[in-house]
Amino acid sequence: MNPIPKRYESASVEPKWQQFWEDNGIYHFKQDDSRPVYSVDTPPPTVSGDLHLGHCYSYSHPDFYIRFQRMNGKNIFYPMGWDDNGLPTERLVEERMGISPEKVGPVAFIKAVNEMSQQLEKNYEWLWRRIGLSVDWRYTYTTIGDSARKVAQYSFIDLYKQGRVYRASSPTIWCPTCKTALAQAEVTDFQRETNFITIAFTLSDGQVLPISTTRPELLPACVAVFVNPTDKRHSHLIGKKAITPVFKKEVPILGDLKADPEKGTGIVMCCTFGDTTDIKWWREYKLPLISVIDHAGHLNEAGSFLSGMNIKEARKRIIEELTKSNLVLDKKVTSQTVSMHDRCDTPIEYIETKQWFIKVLDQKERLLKAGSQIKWHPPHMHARYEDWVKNLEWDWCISRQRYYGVPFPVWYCTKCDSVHLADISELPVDPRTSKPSKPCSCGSKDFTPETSLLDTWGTSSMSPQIAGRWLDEPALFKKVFPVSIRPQAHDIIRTWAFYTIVKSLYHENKVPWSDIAISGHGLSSEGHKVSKSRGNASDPKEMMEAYSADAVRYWASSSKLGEDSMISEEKIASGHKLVNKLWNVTSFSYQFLENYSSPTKTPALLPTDKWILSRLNQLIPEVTKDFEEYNHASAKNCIEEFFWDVFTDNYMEMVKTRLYDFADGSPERDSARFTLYTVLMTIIQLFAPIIPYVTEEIYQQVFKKNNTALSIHLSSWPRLQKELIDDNAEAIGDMLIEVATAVRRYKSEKKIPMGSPLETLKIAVTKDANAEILKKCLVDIKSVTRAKQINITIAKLDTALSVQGIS
RNA sequence: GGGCGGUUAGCUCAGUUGGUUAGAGCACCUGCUUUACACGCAGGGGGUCAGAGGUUCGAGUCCUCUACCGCCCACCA
Repeated sequence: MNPIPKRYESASVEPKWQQFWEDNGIYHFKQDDSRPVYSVDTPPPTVSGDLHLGHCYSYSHPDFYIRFQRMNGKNIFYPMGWDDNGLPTERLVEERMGISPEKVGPVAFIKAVNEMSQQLEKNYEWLWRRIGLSVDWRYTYTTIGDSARKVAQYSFIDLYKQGRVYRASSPTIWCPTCKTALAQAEVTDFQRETNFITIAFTLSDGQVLPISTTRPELLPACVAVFVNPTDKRHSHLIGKKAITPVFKKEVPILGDLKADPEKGTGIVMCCTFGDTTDIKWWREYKLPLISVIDHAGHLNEAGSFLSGMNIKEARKRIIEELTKSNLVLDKKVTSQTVSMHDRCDTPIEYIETKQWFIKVLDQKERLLKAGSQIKWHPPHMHARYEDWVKNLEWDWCISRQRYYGVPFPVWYCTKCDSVHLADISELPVDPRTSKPSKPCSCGSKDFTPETSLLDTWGTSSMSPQIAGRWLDEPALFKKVFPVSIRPQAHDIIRTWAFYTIVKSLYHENKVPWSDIAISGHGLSSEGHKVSKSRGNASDPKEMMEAYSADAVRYWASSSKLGEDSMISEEKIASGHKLVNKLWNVTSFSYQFLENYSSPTKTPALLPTDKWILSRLNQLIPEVTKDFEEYNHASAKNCIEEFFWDVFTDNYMEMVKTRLYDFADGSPERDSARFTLYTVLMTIIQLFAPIIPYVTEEIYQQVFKKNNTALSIHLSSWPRLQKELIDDNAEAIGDMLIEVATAVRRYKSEKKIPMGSPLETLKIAVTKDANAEILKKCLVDIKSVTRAKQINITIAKLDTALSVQGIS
């Protein structure tokens, strides 16, 4: 008779609804639809390893508020992409397969990268579907794919025409391991111990000039010596010449306030280039350029006898040489901060190369203003963006000397070196395998392709344009741009958020999104950031098999936006318990609701039912507000507390008698069934954004027959019914709980079963009116207390209840 | 060195605009096979809300300072 299975089997139920959503296009965006659009600038996961629970955490958050918006009648545009173009994916292939472009050649390498990213993307998609992201899978892209290439190349050409990109030979942040130029945003800091040695320069008269350095191997590139003009010890040296040790080169001694009298000896050598100060001095004082480090991090001919050595070897050798000649005056260990490439942890060098840049330094004001036009959630994340923009020192270097990525649509005339752009109609183009359609204005038909590739952020910064099919479907783009929401994690505010704002301002003169929601990271149990490459994550598949996808989402919903959260198997287990509890409530309710058809009007309600319905209607606006404000943790807590503490532990115990024992069609039973139906339906709707599977199963089993929505996720969000809010009923409810608690305490203290009957229960109340109402609740009080006899008396004081008798 | 967060029960975290006796889950203790659920139910123990000062009738909540933790940035001689 009861077709509801006793146990909830998430392993079979979840894939069933996943398939159902897919087959019925539940999450499809409707282009020809007048409902307001809610569009999402989904983060395309970087294809750089396996996804872990940390990703499930941050990707679940947008799904909560997207599902909420969908139930509120929004036309949802929720695409998905994979960021597989560029260095991170290359590095993964190098690490996992032990191959490099140098060893196997670029063609075989690119093939390997392609194969690995396709495999990983399949895994990613499987996981996202399984965890229940309500993505419209018709709108997917990869950043290496043709349409993304086309958008990225178009963007470059557009910016070139606007004069916002330029190619320049200048000192560039360079990774000697990856052998490519980098942007400021790809550099991260690292503290380490290093030798700080003081070496003897000399003045032309032979007097010793002690200079401290951590990088003696750059000595051959020394072009000047600086002292602080306010430093009385050294200011008299300004204008004289210094002679470098070992290499015996004469360099000028200059005065500049950036020379710190407190550091080392107060005298500093300027090499091209040891750090950004060297670059500033080189520019300001028009010093000569001696490049001594090559692209692979070796010293070149300028290094004389150090030539051919890597930086470490050269440093060791020059120290030996200096020591031999008694030129080392002092040596100590010091703590130093070095800048490293964030993808490979190699200390970066500053090397003069020719690169493409996008101008950003001249637009700081505009970029700051754009940042304030966007609503940041949580608001303090805005400060990180502002800090970044204010502290920018470099234009955005967008060329990378790599293999797997989007090429520049650019050739250079071999004869006159002028720049030739591809024709828009030819995009995407690979300049290495094709030629410009027209000869150069100088008459030459000989062209050299640009062999660098675009920075991977150069493509992903166009995510709204790529996902919204900017070039191919302008009508679609117009509907979804500016995008409603950008979800992303806080570590890439300076990259992805920043670059997307840059591109959107330059191309559209608009901010890309009205809101940005910043998630934290899922942290390992030791409190460390889980990362794809470090492999310290538990496997989401295992967790979902053991506890269900809903349970994993439950954990994700339990902390606030922007906060990191420890991966907690205990919390996932709690999620599993909640799912199970919902199922048991359903299986109990089903026997009373199986043949229930929702009444056209609210029946006459008993006080207990009025109470729970009033509480329910207090809950609805609260939860609605929470979801509107991206406060899923609070929403979850409120619904859970109402469901578990108020509804199941109290209300349901009170109405059992009416449901089991009263005649079908009696007012008492009608009121209870109506209430049970309404409350349970509303609870699963409120829970639906967070735990979409079990709520769908319950909807389909119990409520679908009375509702038109094909899926709970297409049903309308519960509306507040003000007329059901009833302060008096709530006061009665509080009294009922008070009575139940007193009886439970009594039984618990006597260590007798909750089900054992009570002989007499005496309740004293202060108001006549309350006594009258309580009398209407006798059946419910009996249900929860098993009292045979209840005496209600009026007392002057609000005396405690008295519970008597056992049998 | 600058900025932004955080510091609440053994652990993980909620605590809206300052308002009774500071909450939850897990863990712990005592009981309970109550016709939805032992993946449960009832009862209980456990916190000078990081420290100090201030504003206020009233501060976990607002202000100031201090300490520690985390993140971002700067410093890279």
